[in-house]
Amino acid sequence: MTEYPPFAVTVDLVVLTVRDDEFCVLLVRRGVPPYQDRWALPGGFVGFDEDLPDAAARELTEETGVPEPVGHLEQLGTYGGPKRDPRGRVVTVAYLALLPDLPTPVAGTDAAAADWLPMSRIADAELAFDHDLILGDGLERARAKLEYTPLATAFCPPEFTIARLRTVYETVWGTRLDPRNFHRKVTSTPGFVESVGRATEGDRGRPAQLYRRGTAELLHPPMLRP
Amino acid sequence: MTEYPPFAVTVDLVVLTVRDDEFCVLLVRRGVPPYQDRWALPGGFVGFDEDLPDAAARELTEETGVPEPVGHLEQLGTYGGPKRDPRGRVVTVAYLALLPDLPTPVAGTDAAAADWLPMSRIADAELAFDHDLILGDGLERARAKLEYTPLATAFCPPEFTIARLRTVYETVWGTRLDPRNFHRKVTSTPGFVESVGRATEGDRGRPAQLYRRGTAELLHPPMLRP
DNA sequence: CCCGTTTCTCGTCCTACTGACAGTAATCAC
DNA sequence: GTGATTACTGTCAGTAGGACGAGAAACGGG
Repeated sequence: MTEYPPFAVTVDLVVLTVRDDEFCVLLVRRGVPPYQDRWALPGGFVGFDEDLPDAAARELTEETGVPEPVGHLEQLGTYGGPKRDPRGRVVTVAYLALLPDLPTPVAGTDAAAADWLPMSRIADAELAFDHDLILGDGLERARAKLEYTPLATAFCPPEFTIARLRTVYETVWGTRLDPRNFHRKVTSTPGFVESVGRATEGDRGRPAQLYRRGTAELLHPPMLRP
Repeated sequence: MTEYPPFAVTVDLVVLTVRDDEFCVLLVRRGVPPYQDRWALPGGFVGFDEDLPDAAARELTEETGVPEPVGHLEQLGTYGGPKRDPRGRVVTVAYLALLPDLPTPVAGTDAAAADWLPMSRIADAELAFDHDLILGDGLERARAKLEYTPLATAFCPPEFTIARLRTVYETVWGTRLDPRNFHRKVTSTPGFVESVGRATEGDRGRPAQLYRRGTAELLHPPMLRP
């Protein structure tokens, strides 16, 4: 065992949310070299006695201040090219988190600064390390998962309207969806959402019914992109 | 960098194929402790200057003797619990390979013995380390990918009949499919398969047309499990 | 050569799902 | 009130897919 070369192992997080009809990712600005002053995905080293999902959850709460069981967290993939970190051989396990819009923007604990950046403002190759590659994979995973899972609800608060859920789909996919067909589809797919019985109040227009996420893990039939 | 604890990094392979209407996985019998004489997934350490996909491809050719560009190889997931290997902290990146039935069973180079084991003969928790967990994830990934990608063709030789492709689906999913509806579905999905123009000869019944895999990466619409 | 067997392939209902769009319901601003 | 705005329900037509029927092309046995 000991004759094999040592690797450093980190977790990096692709934390996505929908804010003001924009698809946003949580990034930190690096305060030290390499890639000083560049935006990067939040992340850090895995403790020697720490499991990988635990490390990811720890980093997530450190960066967002959210006491976990909000939203969704899953492994995205592992990136370990020999040249991806100039300091040495670092393998990173990327995790994907989908969160509702958090009122507190972010108070970085161990990073210089952290903020939600809308996708539209992220030019390619602007990120540190291979993080634009990881981010791209995370976006594609999120877009695909909305098709066949009810995970769009992870972007919503505990109670939400069908219109809110629709704007999540529209924002993540970058398309427009017909409100009437979307309403029919969501309410007729078993286990996607369940009615709360109450309605919104005070907005413009007719009040909308409130829903919770349902019990289904998979959508049958799936909600396919146009 | 150096103040962080060193990890060992390995790749493990879930290599699947369809042999004689049975869904099979390539396993090696361990010749040394821990888990001596138990079946395990093939795998090995990642070289210090080696990229992860390269390490997976190298292990695959070492174990099967196939000069790569046959079948399909993709990252499955990473497993790194602190107790998963009694010898120390080992993080393994699992890869999933889908191969056509190989005439040469296998000649293990660095393992005691290697063989194709049908799923029906693998009892739970029989495998070394957490390999039954990894195998389970690989099976589920393979089953799901047949739904929305043309990867069933990775289990077939370069030229195959629709019936052969159907037995792949039936074997992997463990269900029966209607031959007529399956034929219509496959030939009407753009990019799934393309006709070769020739037909089989010498079998029982009417000769079947031969097909190649098409150019599509995704099936539209998907082939959903019953 | 005829005939049954096997397997492949095409065609025909019939139902479910979905895109397009009309129309009704409930609130607010004035 | 009236109009604006948003939520919801309903209709209709086109497509996809499950459940068959039936013909086509090989083989083997009398």
